[in-house]
Amino acid sequence: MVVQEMSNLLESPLPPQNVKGRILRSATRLFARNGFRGTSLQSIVDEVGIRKQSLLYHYPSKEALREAVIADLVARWNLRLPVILSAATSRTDHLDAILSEVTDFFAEDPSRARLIWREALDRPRQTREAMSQDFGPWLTLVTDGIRRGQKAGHLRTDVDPEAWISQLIVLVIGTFAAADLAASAFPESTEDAVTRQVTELIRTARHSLYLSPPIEESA
Amino acid sequence: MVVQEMSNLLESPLPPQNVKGRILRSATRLFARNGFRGTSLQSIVDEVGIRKQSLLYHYPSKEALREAVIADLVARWNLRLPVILSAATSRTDHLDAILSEVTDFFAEDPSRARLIWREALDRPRQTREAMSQDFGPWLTLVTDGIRRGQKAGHLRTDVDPEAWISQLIVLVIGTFAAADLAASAFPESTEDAVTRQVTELIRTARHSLYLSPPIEESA
DNA sequence: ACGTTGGACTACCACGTGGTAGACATTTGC
DNA sequence: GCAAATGTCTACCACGTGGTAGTCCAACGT
Repeated sequence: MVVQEMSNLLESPLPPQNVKGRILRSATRLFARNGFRGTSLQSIVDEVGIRKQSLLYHYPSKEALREAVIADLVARWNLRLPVILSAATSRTDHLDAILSEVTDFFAEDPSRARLIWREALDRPRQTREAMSQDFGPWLTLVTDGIRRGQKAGHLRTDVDPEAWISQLIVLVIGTFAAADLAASAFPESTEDAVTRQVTELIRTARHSLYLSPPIEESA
Repeated sequence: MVVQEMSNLLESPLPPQNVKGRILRSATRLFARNGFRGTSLQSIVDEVGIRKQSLLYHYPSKEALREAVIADLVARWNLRLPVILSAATSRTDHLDAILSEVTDFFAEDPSRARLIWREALDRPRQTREAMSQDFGPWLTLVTDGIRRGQKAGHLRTDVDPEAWISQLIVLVIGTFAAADLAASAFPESTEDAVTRQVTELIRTARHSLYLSPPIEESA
């Protein structure tokens, strides 16, 4: 028991944190990597270094843990929203600003994109409802903006706004969710494969939306 | 026993087929819908109308069944390849021809895209190896073609060939895998949501690749 | 006519799962 | 000072899982 307590302390070298938060972090990682059904409570508590019943104290069921994980993800997104919006308004190149912020969000934790994809595959109905509820307003904001830009004459008229933004979402999340896969297409340069993908992603979004390529980057 | 045999016969109203094929079809559907770990052998044999041990006769393990399912998918793809290639060479608008054939492939069975995504998430290493083995040659074919087109002067020079084709793959498979999700962005028109997505996808691919929008479609 | 084989079955099993009940310790509020 | 709340633990359980062993029978080849 004493030995066990010591080993528990030693097992968590970097993140002391509270237990509940550590559970959430491990659950997020493992759900993203192995899926909800593919992750046992046992594997989570093994990683945290506690017993299964301690987890069930903080999260009364596995389902509750899942909801906490996605709630945490949504919360972190909403936490980031002001940064994204300010970037969108402060810079003149709205699209690049928004996209680089959004890609940053997914780049800083690979679990996020995978988690979303898994949720979309495992529970399409719930995910669709959650998406339309949490992001519906933002989507109409974007589509309205595109329609205004089209009437104003500086955006392509053949853009289907709803389809365009859906496509962009699929592309961003899909790129990060399948980041490991992409390496198969790149002979070398395993590390900056994602960078190249993101660069190309932004380029594509720009060319598909604007009538003329607006700015030549000197990166 | 006799009653059971009769009921088994009656339970399969439309697809007579051989049992092995029916197992494969059900497994494909259920693996795509609920994932590999989320699908029990019991749920498969319930759908087919046989006992579990009959399944284990045809496929000695669950893992063997998975491999058979993806082997079948790859086989169907290779079966379609000549059609795609002939379309690519016979028509002048290579890109549109290839893309419409490819999208047809995924459109005719929604399980396919989901299956690939799940495989990519569940077993990234194996999937990457399989991809680079089965599709590596085709990818270099495409990237070489893009580079030639760039030197010839009718393709954008800022295209990153490897990133571009990776992106297109993510986009196509992701669009069909998340087809249910997309409906959240489209107020009405639930049915042709995929159609709009595919149209936009082709449009985007064209604008991001060609220097000038080549053909105005009258569809 | 008969042995072999293919193909479905019943019965069973070891194991890991999510979850419950309750003891024990430590911290906190009054 | 002490009771209540908080948090972790041990012990246990019912259940569904993938898989094994062995039985039965009809169809087929010679």
